[in-house]
Amino acid sequence: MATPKRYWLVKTEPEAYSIQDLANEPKKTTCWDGVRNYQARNFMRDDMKKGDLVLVYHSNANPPAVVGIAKVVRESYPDHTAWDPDDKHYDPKSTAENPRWFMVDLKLQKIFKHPLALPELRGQKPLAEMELLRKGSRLSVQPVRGKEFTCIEKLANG
DNA sequence: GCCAACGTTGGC
DNA sequence: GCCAACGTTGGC
Repeated sequence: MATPKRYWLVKTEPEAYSIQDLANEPKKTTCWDGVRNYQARNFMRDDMKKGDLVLVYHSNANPPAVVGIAKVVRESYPDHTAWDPDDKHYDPKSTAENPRWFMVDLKLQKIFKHPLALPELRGQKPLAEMELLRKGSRLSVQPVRGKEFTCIEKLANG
């Protein structure tokens, strides 16, 4: 039995790394490095599986919006940027013997023609319990329910 | 730029 | 283990 596909959402600040940057990568694929939150890490390390689909969200943007879909193409492995003293996300407590932070590889699937801005998502019944829309939610890697993913796909297709 | 909501750190 | 102080996130 194949395990059912799961759905996720990852946040990125477009000024730092946008979905267009992902589109410009060789093979439209990148390692999702720099996550330094334990809950988010656990999702990536333990639960994100090859083939899972991932909504890409632009935070701190005008407007903040879900902008496309990516796919997990490599499951978790240590985030080497934690070992680089010159990296913004350097963490001396993470070592090669005992890595603290992990990442997955994501490949771009689709950029929405019309980004789905936050106000458009609020008020959608199927999204009532969505983590992204919860007040005060800061989780940068979060699970998405099947019905939520479907709803967003529908909205994106007009 | 403001600030509320969070997560982490560290003294005790 | 508590919790105040601090740093960060992220919408507005």
